[in-house]
Amino acid sequence: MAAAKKPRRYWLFKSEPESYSFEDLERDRRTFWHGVRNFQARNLLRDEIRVGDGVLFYHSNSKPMAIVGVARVVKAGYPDHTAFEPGSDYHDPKSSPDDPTWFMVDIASVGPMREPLARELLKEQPELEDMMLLQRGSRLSVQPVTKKEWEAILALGGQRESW
DNA sequence: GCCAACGTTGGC
DNA sequence: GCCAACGTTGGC
Repeated sequence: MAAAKKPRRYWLFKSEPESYSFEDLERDRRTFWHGVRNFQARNLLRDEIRVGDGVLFYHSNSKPMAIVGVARVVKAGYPDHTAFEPGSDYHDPKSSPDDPTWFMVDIASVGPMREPLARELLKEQPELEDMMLLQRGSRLSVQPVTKKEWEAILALGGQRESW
């Protein structure tokens, strides 16, 4: 029986390029998005993000602060094992394999933007006025992106949807 | 269960 | 480097 195909959804993942950049992702081609330790983001990783979803890769705390590339989800939410590792920066003794607190997904690189889409530039776009990333005090490191925003950003970045 | 204190994120 | 916004912790 053919299940109805769920429409692809869109997300934005933040990373400080000093810890993990889009260039790193292109080198690795694929990575597990570990270390998220915020419950709201966890819920998205665990419950909402699906294989095939689109991901905008954003560099925070950097010059420039910018959306630099596109990735796609290649594995849906599963326990973040770095929480179980006593030596890890991401260790959380309250999380266990039997009852994991934290989750991650795997993403693969699709391609870079033609130019980094600087925060400054994004703020100039009327259709991105309501984008979560650009709201004051918005700190969520994994956040939803609307289809309208996704399309506007891919157009700005000279990226076409071809996967 | 409230809320003050504290720590972190992340833009400016 | 500053600090606003937010999340978490812990005393009560």
